Amino acid sequence: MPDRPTLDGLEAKWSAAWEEAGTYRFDRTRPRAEVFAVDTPPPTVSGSLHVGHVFSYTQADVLARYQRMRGKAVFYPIGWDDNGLATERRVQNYFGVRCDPGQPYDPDFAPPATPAEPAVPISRPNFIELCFRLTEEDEKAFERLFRRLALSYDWSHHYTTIGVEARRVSQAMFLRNLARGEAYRHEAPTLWDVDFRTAVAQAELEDRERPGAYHRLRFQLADGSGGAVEIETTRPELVPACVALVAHPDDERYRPLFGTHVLTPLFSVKVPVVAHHLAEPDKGSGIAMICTFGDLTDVTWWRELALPTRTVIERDGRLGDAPFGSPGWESDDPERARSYYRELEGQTVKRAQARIVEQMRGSGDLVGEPRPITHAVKFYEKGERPLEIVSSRQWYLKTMPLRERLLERGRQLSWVPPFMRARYENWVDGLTGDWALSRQRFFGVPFPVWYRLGDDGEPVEHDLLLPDESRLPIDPSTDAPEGYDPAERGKPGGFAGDPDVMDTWATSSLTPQIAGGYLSDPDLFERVFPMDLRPQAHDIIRTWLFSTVVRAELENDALPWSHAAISGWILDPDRKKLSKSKGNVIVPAEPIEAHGTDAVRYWAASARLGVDSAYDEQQMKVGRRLAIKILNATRFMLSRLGSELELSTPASIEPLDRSMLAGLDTVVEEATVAFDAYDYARALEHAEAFFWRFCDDYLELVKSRAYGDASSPTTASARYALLVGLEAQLRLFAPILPYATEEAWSWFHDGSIHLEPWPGGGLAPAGSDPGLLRAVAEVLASVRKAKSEAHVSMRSPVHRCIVRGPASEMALLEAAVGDLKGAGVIDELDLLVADGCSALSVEVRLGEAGADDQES
RNA sequence: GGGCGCUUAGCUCAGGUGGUCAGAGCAGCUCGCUUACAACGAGCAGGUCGGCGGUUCGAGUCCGUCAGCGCCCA
Repeated sequence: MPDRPTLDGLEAKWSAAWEEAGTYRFDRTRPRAEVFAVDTPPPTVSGSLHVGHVFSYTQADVLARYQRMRGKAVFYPIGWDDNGLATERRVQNYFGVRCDPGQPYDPDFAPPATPAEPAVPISRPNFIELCFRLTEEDEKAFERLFRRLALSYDWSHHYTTIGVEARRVSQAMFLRNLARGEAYRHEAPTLWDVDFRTAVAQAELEDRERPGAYHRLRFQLADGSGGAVEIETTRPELVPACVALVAHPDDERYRPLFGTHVLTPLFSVKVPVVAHHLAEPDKGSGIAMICTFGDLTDVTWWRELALPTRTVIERDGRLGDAPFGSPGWESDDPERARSYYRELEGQTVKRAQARIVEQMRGSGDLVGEPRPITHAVKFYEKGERPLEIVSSRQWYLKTMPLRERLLERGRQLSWVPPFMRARYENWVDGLTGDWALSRQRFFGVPFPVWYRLGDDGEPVEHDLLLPDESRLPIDPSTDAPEGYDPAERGKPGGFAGDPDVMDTWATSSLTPQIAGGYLSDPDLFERVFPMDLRPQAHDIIRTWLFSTVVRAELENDALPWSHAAISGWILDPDRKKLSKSKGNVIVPAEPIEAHGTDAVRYWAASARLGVDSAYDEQQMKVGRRLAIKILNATRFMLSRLGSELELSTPASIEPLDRSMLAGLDTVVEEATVAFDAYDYARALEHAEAFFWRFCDDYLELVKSRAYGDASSPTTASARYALLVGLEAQLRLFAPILPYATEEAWSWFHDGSIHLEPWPGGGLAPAGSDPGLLRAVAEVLASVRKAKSEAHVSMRSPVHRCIVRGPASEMALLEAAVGDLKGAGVIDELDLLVADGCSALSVEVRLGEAGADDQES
């Protein structure tokens, strides 16, 4: 035990000791009923950790630690979500390379020492090697931080979402989805990011307000009458892709036009005027053009009205070939159409728009000038240019037919706090299509699928070559299907691998199955699934929580966990979201370095689940003070206890000591109830409030008595109560302040406090009255106040103190006169019964006789 | 446009089922170096609980409505 306790050095010392001792190792011999399993979010290692992680992960850890002390075997694995775009982008920038699947593998490849400019094209296997290399580095940094944060993971159950087990589970689950008819491959309009060149799912969308402009365009009627109709559009560059005009069926203005045709400006393509209820009469001129495809409504119209396609936007975001005059591109004036289009072909959407506006201004088809507006545009959440919609062949998981069942699962799940369920229901209700699984990327889990090639060398659709589950994981780009020679790859009559990888959520939605050993360790899985707790932040309800429910529903016909603990967000002092673009991100290492882990954990644990919190270093300082106070108070108590560290109940326990223990019983009860309801913040509040009173009042009161002769019964009583009180309080704080409590505990115990049982009730003998300590503290406070107002030291003596109050109170106080006189330095203490008044009144006469009297 | 949450002392927040619920911590002010702790202790002061209306003997606490803030979904 050090002379001057300090928090410095505790983190390194104890995190190493815990690892050494296997303190947080899962005991897999325990049956399901004795297990508490947590499905922890695997953070994206290529992203950076921010204080939001610290906040949310600490809240989960606090809950796990409580369950561990309640005697549960805690299954608390951690994983890293390393696949996906974030990693690819980081590898590209870090090394200055780009993946070119056409390149051959170079076994001797070494990345440039400094990022190459322009990027060096490398083969897919080489690229993936670099991804692995960099994620391993990133993972180490994350692990260091998480260990320092004292997150009590079982690091021996650690996984990655690109690891062998994750690939195996992801591919097997996919094959089973396929076999059960839950997954399908389909050519369809798909949301597409033109920079990343990949499909994007609904869950990855984000609306952003962007400036745009309404362009009023004139379409000539095709009947030769010379009449025209004017539409408004924000995307005039899609005029060559126009396939129809649409208005609301009840719109009197356009009713006469339904069934007739108009000619598109510049290109003179004859398109029908159709009716559909999604057309908004109030918007623009009330009639809109339908293109291939400007937005999701275009897709709906195209599908429901059975319109043709006229694709101009290519996957690189530029306008492609538009052969006006040929089948599907019939025009009344193909020559003129082609000459206009020649200037647009190959241009980006933005440049094409500028050009076509000029063309239409020149031709007289633009009515007036464009009217600037601000409108919501769909973006990929990681993207920088608006999404386009292109037609492509993708794998889908059927989620639309599941919606009712998913809503039911949502109702079966215990949400903490309950209102978070609305987020989930909102999302499920708003689903517009099946889950698009395919990504045209590289560092991900490949689809375990090959296609048979016909004699023409083209894939024979619907003739899939699938591996046996026992072969998984496989990579169809390097492995050959059974019965084929690798040399037959790409040859007529041979095979070709599916080039795509799965959406990152398609693997991270399987964390319960991956971490729980669904395929590899059925015995383990049986002990941990369905899990008890899914802790996460509310921003990923629609992605991670939702997708995990989907997969467990399809594969296990079960809810993956019984509880979801949803943490809030960290806001900056101006109540703004912390984000990179605002430049207000906080690197977690900073507060940990500045205030220490316990302090940061205290801050995180002070916020209730679901509540967004301000980033508050002040609160961390409070936590740090508490941790130091715990060390100091422990040291002090141990010094009074001498060598008597055995808990033997003395023959009699003094009333004041019993009273303190009775109060502690209440606090234990309150903290337990709160923790059982996942309300760690309230549990902390109770423990903390008690602890300060304990130090300020009780400790002061028994100071001198505890210091006495060990053979004295009153001393023995004080020491017993101090020891019981100390141990229980250290345990109450252990889930929140793991370092300070472990350090303090180690001064008088072997073994970790984190494996100690949570305090039970019954610390005080039956019939003990918590009111006594309260009454004594009230008198003591009066004495202190008198001294404070007299501006004298707390140690200066009180000549005489007269307490008046009801008989019952006086009888109580009688039992603590000695302690009270000691703590208040009171020469003479009189307890006078004053019937009729319910409150205590305390008269304090300071110093020598004749000094000013103080009364309160 | 729809949904959810928030609005209580200068700041950050507590306040199950309506009646000492007007609280805590921090900041502020005034004291005190008292042998666990000055990275401390003691004390003081601080709010008509967002506005309006209603239910009730009685409402931060229930209902309605309005306003502001934040988030989610269109």
